[in-house]
Amino acid sequence: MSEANPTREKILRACWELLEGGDTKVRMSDIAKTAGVSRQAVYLHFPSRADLLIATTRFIDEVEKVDDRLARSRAATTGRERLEAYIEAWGGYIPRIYGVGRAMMAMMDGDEEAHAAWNGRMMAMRHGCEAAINALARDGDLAPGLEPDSATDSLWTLLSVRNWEHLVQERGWSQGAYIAEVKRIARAAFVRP
Amino acid sequence: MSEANPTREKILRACWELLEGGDTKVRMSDIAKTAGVSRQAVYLHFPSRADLLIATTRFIDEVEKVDDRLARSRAATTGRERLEAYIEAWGGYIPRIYGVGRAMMAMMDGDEEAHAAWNGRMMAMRHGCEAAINALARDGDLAPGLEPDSATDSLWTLLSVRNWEHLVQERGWSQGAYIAEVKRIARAAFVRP
DNA sequence: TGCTGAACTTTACATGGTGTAAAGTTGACG
DNA sequence: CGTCAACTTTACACCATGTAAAGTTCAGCA
Repeated sequence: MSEANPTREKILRACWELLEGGDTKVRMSDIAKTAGVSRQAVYLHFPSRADLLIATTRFIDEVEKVDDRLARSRAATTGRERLEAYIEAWGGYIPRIYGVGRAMMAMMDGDEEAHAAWNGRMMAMRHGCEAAINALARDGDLAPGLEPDSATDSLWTLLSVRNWEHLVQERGWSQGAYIAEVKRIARAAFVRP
Repeated sequence: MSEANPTREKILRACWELLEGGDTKVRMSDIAKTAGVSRQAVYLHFPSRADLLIATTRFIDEVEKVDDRLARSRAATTGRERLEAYIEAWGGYIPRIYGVGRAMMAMMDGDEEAHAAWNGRMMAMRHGCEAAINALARDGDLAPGLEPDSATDSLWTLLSVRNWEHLVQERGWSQGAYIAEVKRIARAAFVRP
């Protein structure tokens, strides 16, 4: 778990819990109260709200083992398999980080640090898209006329947290329906028929 | 133009101009200064920042004649034509409202009024998607196995402002490349081959 | 026993933006 | 000359973030 510090971990868990709960307005004092510490104690461990949020995403990554999830898609042999496995892995991870992600995205205008941290995560996700597209291209299974680079951007956009939010949160789709539809669109748009 | 009140219009134009400029942090005082009035005068015309933003989107709709733009897609005879025309019309309108839309989206957590207003606009956009999907279904050109309702949600998600933002703002795509790619994906995903 | 240092609490305050309140100014129009 | 509306000026309440510093608690140790 790598969290040697119990108070620090209590704060991270409180932050996670509150943001996961869908509360849109989570203040530092709310987090402190939930963690059972004073508001100032939070600042003893995290210099700013942005830092706390960033640390919370890292904490979630560790607890939820994001690397293990994504590693499975790398094991796929064909490009087609890899694409589907990646959509399952990443699409299945979105609900885990959505709460904190939402708070970070809301913070992006105004906090450069939060902006950079979230963008970094999204660029990492783009690498996964790139690998899937390249695997397709290697197999000769990339849809005709597509450039790997722009196809990567397209797939990356298709897999965005905002699109998950649109379908699952706003339109009430089930997670399964979301995954199935994203796979269907990706197949139709990027894989040679 | 329907703006009989010159001061009110000066404020709306100032708000539009500043938000269009890409400034992420536009304060009421900035808008007042640009409009050449006192900060309090803004509150004389708009009860809150949210109201001003909402009024600004309506003002832009009028000036940019959003209805005329979208009406053209309704004139299409076949479903396929209608889908493409709608993508062109709406996709071409996104850059016009992006500045204000961004500010409104940033305000959605926290301001119920802004949330409802923006959602209303997006639901109106969804109606256009629905009409295009229904026209396809009527022609027997909807891809096999698709329900009109979920296809509408999918198309609506594909056409979201966030996706435009991803490709055009973050990845640097040209407006033309964006339109072409969205058409391509929509064709591949929703139209019978 | 008593000292020390680390972690945490308590209290207080600076900052920055929104929104409210009310008195003062200006100018058109009767 | 008076009045009304639109606008300005000044002042302040509110709320969340973040800073600062003094006080408390307790474990470890001579």
